[in-house]
Amino acid sequence: MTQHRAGPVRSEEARTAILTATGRLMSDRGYEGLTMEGVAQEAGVGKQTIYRWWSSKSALVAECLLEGFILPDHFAVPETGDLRADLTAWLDSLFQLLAEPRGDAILRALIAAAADDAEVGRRLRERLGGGSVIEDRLRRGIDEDDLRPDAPLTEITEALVGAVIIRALSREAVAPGASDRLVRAVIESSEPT
Amino acid sequence: MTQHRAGPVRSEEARTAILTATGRLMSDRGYEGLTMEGVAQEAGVGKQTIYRWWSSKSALVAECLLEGFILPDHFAVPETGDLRADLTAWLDSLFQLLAEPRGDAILRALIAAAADDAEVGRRLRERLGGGSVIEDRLRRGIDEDDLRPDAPLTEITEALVGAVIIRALSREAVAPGASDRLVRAVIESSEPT
Amino acid sequence: MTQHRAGPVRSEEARTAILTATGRLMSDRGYEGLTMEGVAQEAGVGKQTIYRWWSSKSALVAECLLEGFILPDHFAVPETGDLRADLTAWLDSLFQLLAEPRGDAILRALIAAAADDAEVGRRLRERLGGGSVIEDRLRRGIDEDDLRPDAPLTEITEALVGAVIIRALSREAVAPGASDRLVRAVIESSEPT
Amino acid sequence: MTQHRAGPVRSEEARTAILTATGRLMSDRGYEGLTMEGVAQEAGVGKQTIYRWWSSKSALVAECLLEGFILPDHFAVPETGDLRADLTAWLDSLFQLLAEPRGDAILRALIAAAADDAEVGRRLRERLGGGSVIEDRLRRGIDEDDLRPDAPLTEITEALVGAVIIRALSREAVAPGASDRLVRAVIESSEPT
DNA sequence: TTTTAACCGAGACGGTACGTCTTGTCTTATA
DNA sequence: TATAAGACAAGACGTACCGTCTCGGTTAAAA
Repeated sequence: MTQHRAGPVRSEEARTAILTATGRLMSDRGYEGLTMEGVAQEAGVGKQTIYRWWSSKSALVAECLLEGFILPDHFAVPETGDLRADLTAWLDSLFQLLAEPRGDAILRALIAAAADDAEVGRRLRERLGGGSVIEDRLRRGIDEDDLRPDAPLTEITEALVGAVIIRALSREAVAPGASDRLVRAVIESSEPT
Repeated sequence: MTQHRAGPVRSEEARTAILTATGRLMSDRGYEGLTMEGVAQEAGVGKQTIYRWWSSKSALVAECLLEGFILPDHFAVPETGDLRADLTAWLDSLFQLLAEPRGDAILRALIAAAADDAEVGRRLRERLGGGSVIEDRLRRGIDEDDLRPDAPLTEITEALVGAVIIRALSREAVAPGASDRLVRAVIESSEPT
Repeated sequence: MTQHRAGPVRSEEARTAILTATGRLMSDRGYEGLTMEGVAQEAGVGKQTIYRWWSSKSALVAECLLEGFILPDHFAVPETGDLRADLTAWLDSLFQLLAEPRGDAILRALIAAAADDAEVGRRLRERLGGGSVIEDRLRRGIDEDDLRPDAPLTEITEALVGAVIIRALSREAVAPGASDRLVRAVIESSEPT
Repeated sequence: MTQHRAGPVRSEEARTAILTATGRLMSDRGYEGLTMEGVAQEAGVGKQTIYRWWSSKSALVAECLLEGFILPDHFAVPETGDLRADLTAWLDSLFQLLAEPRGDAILRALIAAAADDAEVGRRLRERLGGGSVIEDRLRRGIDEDDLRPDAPLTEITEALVGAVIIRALSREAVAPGASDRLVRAVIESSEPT
């Protein structure tokens, strides 16, 4: 017999409205400028409904990020069989995000969120490649003999992702060919001879 | 701040007290938790004295950073003649900062500050190596034939600094030998054959 | 043939639990501090069950009062044949209520309820004598020649009840003999010569 | 509140604006309906400016009452030499207040405030006669041989004031001649033979 | 020598946002 | 279909800071 309880269930409508509003306000005003009151307003929701399910601003942003309400899903790493090309394409799509009017603001807002909330930090790293997507791609590179088996996957991943973060923080335009040079510098020494 | 006289010239005493208080509160409470009111209190200073000389929290933090009230000066890159060893040592000193109780908090506070203020972003990048110290060292590496003349200095620098940032944001412990692996991965392909 | 209808009927158990809880919370926390959620909790009842039968906090308190869940029933006016003694005894029992630890809180809570709800106001007046118990007793005093037929019953009643209210609001201790002096002052001029 | 300069001394302008707003809102919405947020809005003042100087809603109302921002000053007891006439006139002015559209609301709001704040209770009693104005008038009545020296002043006062409170709470219209009957009933037995 | 102008610590001001609490309505599942 | 449980939108509560503006006092340079 299944244990049941009486009572209403969580409103998916409210949840979605809150995450959507958070995503929009995040890119409009940044992390510091994002207010719970503003989210409640924008979502047409009582503040208590937010606090019932998320304990803090950063928890809200973390889930938002995880569910793809902030960074679009197409930051997946392509897989064409050419490792260098795939990594370069992935970096390019991120650098392009930085070049867009609001793209850099969103990314910096996420960095700020990550800086004061461990959960967001971990999520951001996963989403931007660390620990999962990029590392997986590199692992398959080993399988296909594009990389040597002893390649330092973690360090390569962090070097790539970190470079994106640095660009976001320093607000400097990305020079043409940067993706290519970066991938080559980081990968080449791990390629089979 | 000790009891003293006021006067129509800028009080160095007040300035120092403010920067010191900012540094302390930055590591205690992080960037978001840092308040102008708290700085004024801690420094024994009127709020207007802060606003008279700094336009915002981030301007204050930026100067604090520039003057070495936050990150100690000894993050200079060593120069022993062995490029790899120098870079590894420099990375190690940063990773060690991250391992210290408050070191990671300070660095994350700085990242948050950089994320919402362009000036802090630039300063942080300079201080952590980008654009100056690390790049200069690499350039001297070229002079001494430790690197090929066409080495992508900017990309190498950003990969190195970015990896540190990523570690700070993800709160993951640094594996032994990480500095070495990272330096090798990033440098090797640019070393003369 | 008796008319029947389908479905459950109002739960007397719930009704009683609600009124009991209201009475207890009223004396614990006062009228302002009384919350519908608290009543539901204390009574083990859904909030809707309260709102289904009572339109507001004051309606709930009004019924509570009417049904004797707040002020005990023994505030009836005694009838020994001695009008002055009866009124004095009745006043004394009220002044004694005021002297008890929670008695004054309850009475003030009721006054607050009366102040913002007309229904509670009327009920309180009835219960404390106005319009019924005290006036009835006075009327019988006329019948028994303890009062002149033209005695201003309404005014006498209000003077007596009002004095109790004033004491409750001013939180001043009642001086010994106050009941007696008050009754005498208010009654004497209406006694037969 | 008009646009002006602030400074490190308490702004009389702000204080007055707050008390005025409180008085107006008190009669518009009653004590329960009076909100600190509403007062701040109406007075053109930050909420903190209210909380800096008054600890609670009731403290605010208490001062409002004391300073005559709620009940007008002309509730002084007249003094024509004729005690009965003076008391009757005073009662009439209060009953007339009750008959006015907002008069009863204000008085009930004050009663509610008094019910949950001791300070307001004491102030209200003073203002409506208890302990000072009415009792003083009665004392002068003794001096002028209108009352016997042993007249129970406190009880007479409370009977008179209490009758007004009862009327306010019960929302019943005052019958013509009520003031006169009440004064006579309460006074007569204390008049010299 | 006297202004006078800018500094100082302190802190009140009008505000915004916080996170909690309560209200009264609505929804779900149980009995 | 009445119930207990409880999610919901709304909005008041009292607190913490924001950045601006005086206040009264000090002190160095200009008149």
